[in-house]
Amino acid sequence: MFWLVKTEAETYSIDDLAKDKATAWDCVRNYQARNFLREMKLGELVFIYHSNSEPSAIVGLAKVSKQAFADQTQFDSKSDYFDAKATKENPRWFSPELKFMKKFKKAISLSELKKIPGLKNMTLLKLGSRLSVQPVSENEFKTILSLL
DNA sequence: GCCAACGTTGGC
DNA sequence: GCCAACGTTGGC
Repeated sequence: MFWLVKTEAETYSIDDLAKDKATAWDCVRNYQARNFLREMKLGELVFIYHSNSEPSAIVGLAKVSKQAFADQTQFDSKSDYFDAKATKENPRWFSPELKFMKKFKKAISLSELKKIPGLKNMTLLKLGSRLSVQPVSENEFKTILSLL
């Protein structure tokens, strides 16, 4: 399986990931996205997408370097992402660790992706899709790499 | 800054 | 369990 995760460049960009080398992909508070995070397997490849950006675009590639474990921010009462209903015994939110692979020489913008017939059914391009963690099919993955 | 499309919350 | 009200996401 291949994946795509969204992030706002101002919050955590591909450059931040490059600097950190690897990071816990935490603070996701949506059940559908959480379920996908838990399905991520070691070594699977993940597109990094900058949303709310100029332009919004796929900007690079990461790899799953640890399978999902409890997202520590849910236990931190000072965090915006604190969840009073989560316990260490029964965590509610999970995050895998993603390792930086590469930043693409050219960002692949949303408008460019929309022009590709083979990507019509991509979750990212579905009207109103706000899902921040999405599966990407092998065909979609290859098609996107061919745009570089 | 607007607003469509969702997701979540809470009253009933 | 329904659904109205509200909050958030994210393209434009």
